[in-house]
Order: sequence, then C-alpha cells, then structure tokens
Amino acid sequence: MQIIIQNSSEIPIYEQISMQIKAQIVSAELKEHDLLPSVRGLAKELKISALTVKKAYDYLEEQGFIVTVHGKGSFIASTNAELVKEELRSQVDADLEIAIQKAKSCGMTKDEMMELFLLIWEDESC
Amino acid sequence: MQIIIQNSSEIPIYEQISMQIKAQIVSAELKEHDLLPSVRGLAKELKISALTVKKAYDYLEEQGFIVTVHGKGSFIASTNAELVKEELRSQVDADLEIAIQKAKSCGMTKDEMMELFLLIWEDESC
Amino acid sequence: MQIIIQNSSEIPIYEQISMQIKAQIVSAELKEHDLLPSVRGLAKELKISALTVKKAYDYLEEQGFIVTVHGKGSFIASTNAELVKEELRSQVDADLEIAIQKAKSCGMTKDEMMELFLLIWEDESC
Amino acid sequence: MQIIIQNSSEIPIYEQISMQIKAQIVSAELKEHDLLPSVRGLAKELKISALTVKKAYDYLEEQGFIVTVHGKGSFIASTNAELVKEELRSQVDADLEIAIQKAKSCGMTKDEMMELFLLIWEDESC
DNA sequence: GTGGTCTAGACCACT
DNA sequence: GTGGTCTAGACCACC
Repeated sequence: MQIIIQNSSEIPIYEQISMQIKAQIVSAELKEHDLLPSVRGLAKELKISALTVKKAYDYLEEQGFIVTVHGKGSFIASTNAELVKEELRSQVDADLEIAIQKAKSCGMTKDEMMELFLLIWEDESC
Repeated sequence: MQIIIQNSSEIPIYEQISMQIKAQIVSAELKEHDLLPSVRGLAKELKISALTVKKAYDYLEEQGFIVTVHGKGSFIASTNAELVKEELRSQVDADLEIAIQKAKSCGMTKDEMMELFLLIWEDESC
Repeated sequence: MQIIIQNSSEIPIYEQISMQIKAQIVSAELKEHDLLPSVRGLAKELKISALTVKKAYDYLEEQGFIVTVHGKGSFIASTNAELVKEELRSQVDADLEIAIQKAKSCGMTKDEMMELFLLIWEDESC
Repeated sequence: MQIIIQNSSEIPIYEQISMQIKAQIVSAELKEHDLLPSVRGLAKELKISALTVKKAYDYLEEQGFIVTVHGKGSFIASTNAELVKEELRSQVDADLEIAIQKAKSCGMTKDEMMELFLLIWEDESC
C-alpha cells in the first residue's frame, strides 16, 4: 500500500487518501475483494490520526468503491474498475472546463492553449 | 460594474469577485485609474456582507491590481493589463496540470484528452 | 429546536439527532430554507461534542435533506417533505418485516400479531 | 444442524446463530438435552471464527437456553420451549413498538399501517 | 459569528 | 486483531 501524504497541500488529507486509492483501483494495483490496510494501521504508517483515515474510508464507501465489515476490515467493492474510471473522467471534465473558462477570460486562443496543453502533457514527471 | 455571485458555488465569494474584476481588467472594461464601486455600495448591490467585498479588494490590492486610497476609494492600479493576463495564465497552467495528472491516472491517452479539450472549448456557453 | 438525546440508547447520538430533525421536517416544524442551529451551538445545548453534531448534519446532507453553506450555516433543503416521508416509510417497512419474521419463527398467528399491533398502537405514549 | 450466515447483514453473526438456534427450539427441531454441534465443528462448517460460535453459545447459555458441559459439549437446556417463545415474543413487541413510533412520526394512519402489515405478512418468502 | 479539517486519545462491539 | 462512536480540544477559511 503506497500512499503519499502532502501535508502542505490544500487538499484535505482524507481526500488525498481516497484519491490515491481510487487511482490504484483504476491501475489495477487494487482489485476486487482486496483487503485495505486497517484504519489504525494506515494511520500509524502515515503518521496521521486514525479518524482521518476512517473519514477517507467512509468517503470511499459512500461512493460505493469499498465495503467495510465490522471487525474484519475494508475491502475493494465488487465493482468494475470502469466505474471508478468514469468518476475520475467526469472530474477531468470539470477541471478542464474551469481551466478553459479562465483561459478564455484572459484572451488565450485555442491554439495557444493547445500548445500549453501539449507542453504540460509531455513534461509531466508522473 | 457587472458582477454575478453564485452562492451555491464552491468558490468563495471573495474570490468570485476578484476573479471577475481581473477578467474585466483583461478585457479592458476596467482601465488604469478607474474607480471601483465602494465596498458598502457593492455589498449592498450584491446583497452580501461588506466584509466579504473588503476581503476581495484586499486580495486584489495584495496582488497589486488595485490601489485603495483612504477616504477616496479603490482604483485600478497603473499597471499593464499584461500582468493580470500573466497571473491568470499561470492559473490556467496550474489547473491544466491537475486535470492532466488525473487524466493520466485514469488511463486517458493524449488523443482522447485532446478530443475532450476541443469539445469543451467549442461547447462553452460563456 | 427541540432535540432529546438518550445517552443510554444503543442508537448513536448522531443518528438520534438526524432522526429527530427528519421527524421535524415531516411534521412541518422545520420548513424549506429554515436555518438549523449552528454545529457548536447545538453541541453546547445538548452537552455533546461538536463533532457529533457535525456528523449528524453531514449525514443529513448526504441524504439531501439539508444544505450546508460554509460560514453561513445549515439549512433545510428545498425538497418536498414527501421525500422524507418516503424515506421513513421504507424504514417502517423494513422494521415491520423483521418483527414479522420473528413472530412467524415463534409461531405467532396473524390474528395474535394483529391484536398485539392494535394494542401497541393505542397504548403508545407518544 | 442447518444454520445460514448472511455475512452482509447488519445483524452480528453471533446473533444470527443464536436466533436460528432459538427458532429451532421453538419449532421443536431441537429438543431438550439435544447435543449442539461443537464450537470448532460449527465454526468450520460455517467458515467463521470459532470465537464467534463460542460467543453465540455463551449468549444462549446466559439466557438459559443451552447448557455447556466442559469436555462434553453444549446441550439444549431442560426448559420448556414456551420460555423461548416468550423471549422471542418480547422481541417482537419491542420491534413492533419501534416501527409504530416511526410510522406515527411520518403521519401514517392506523389503517395504512395495518394494510402494510397484512401485505408483508402474506408476502413473506420465509 | 459560521463550518471544515485534524489530533490524540478513549470505550465499546464484532471477529 | 478489527471497525464504530465519541470527546475536548485545536487551527483555518469564510461571512
């Protein structure tokens, strides 16, 4: 279980965790019925509060991506990774829309933005 | 002075205000030395707290886009609109980077995302 | 705002709160756009942790019964009380089904249970 | 010994077990002095922890429905099935009371609930 | 003033 | 061991 917390980030820790778990579901690092780390175990590993991890797990369960069984632990739900993918794509869609609105409001042309887009896509270190 | 507040939006009201003022600087609706509405006047017009408008103006002054003179009001700073444009573009850059990271994490290809980008650009209702 | 907490109950406090708020929506004691007590205010009044009240409000928001605006407070969502009623009725349905299953497993007849039902309905002190 | 565990249920496993054993006492499938399956045997059969089966047996012994003899096993207590019946009926009573309270809080009339009651009674698949 | 997040513990129930 | 709930504080952002 490889999760990296950026404490300085504006994104709440519980959301960083759930985002990274979703990403691992999509990339098939986590598969159906896989057992997630225990709330307390992950909290200790990440050196954060157990409640914060629990909040991340609750959030994922709410969205149907994991299932938690009392006394046993949390498991990846038996749902197609496609669903997670769809959810992430709708986020990409929303983020892109905001970027485009700003671009238009500062007078960028489509070509300028496309160039910027390609630049970032290739440069990305991840 | 045409400013629209979306109370339901996730974006803080003070940021909605400063964003729209910046956009008007870029589009030359607001020019150097133009007088902005008074804090209380705008607050009344938008039916929000005067403190929120004050925060938006403070925010803009901090970034050097407006100048407030005690007892006189707030004015567009004597700065080239290019500076505002640059600031917005760096925002576009950041937003685009986030969108691209998410896109990659859910397995989108460059071509897929370019297609999505063009779709949104054309569709945009603003 | 009249909310009664039974600390001895097996039902979690946050659920007791949300149940009672739902009941007040149904009985029209709370109407659309009404402002709920602040998280901290209600916590102080009920002498419980603010986090517990917040959890109740989060739970209600999740289900779409209230809307929370940062810095302003929580409001009854603009949704028909019928929706809440439906939700409660489906709970009644589920509870009744469990009672009936147990009744059958201990050999009660339909008439015996109906009699019991009428007895409780009339006796109820609420 | 026919016991079915629903792992997804909200009802704790140890309670599912004890409920089903009680039902078998009432229906006379299990009679006085009958030997129950061994803790380990039942645990293996149901593919659950032996501790969970032990908890169910302890629970039943506490209520006086079974007797455990060290080194020999657990037996149905020499008690009239009527006692079990009484215990289940008091549960039915409690469950029904909860359902009726909720029904009243959402404005159901006695007739509406009676109709619902009859519907569920007949429909029941068990 | 409001809510949003987080901590570092506690106690309890289930396996 | 596991998760579920709760406490009593803290700090931050928004209005």
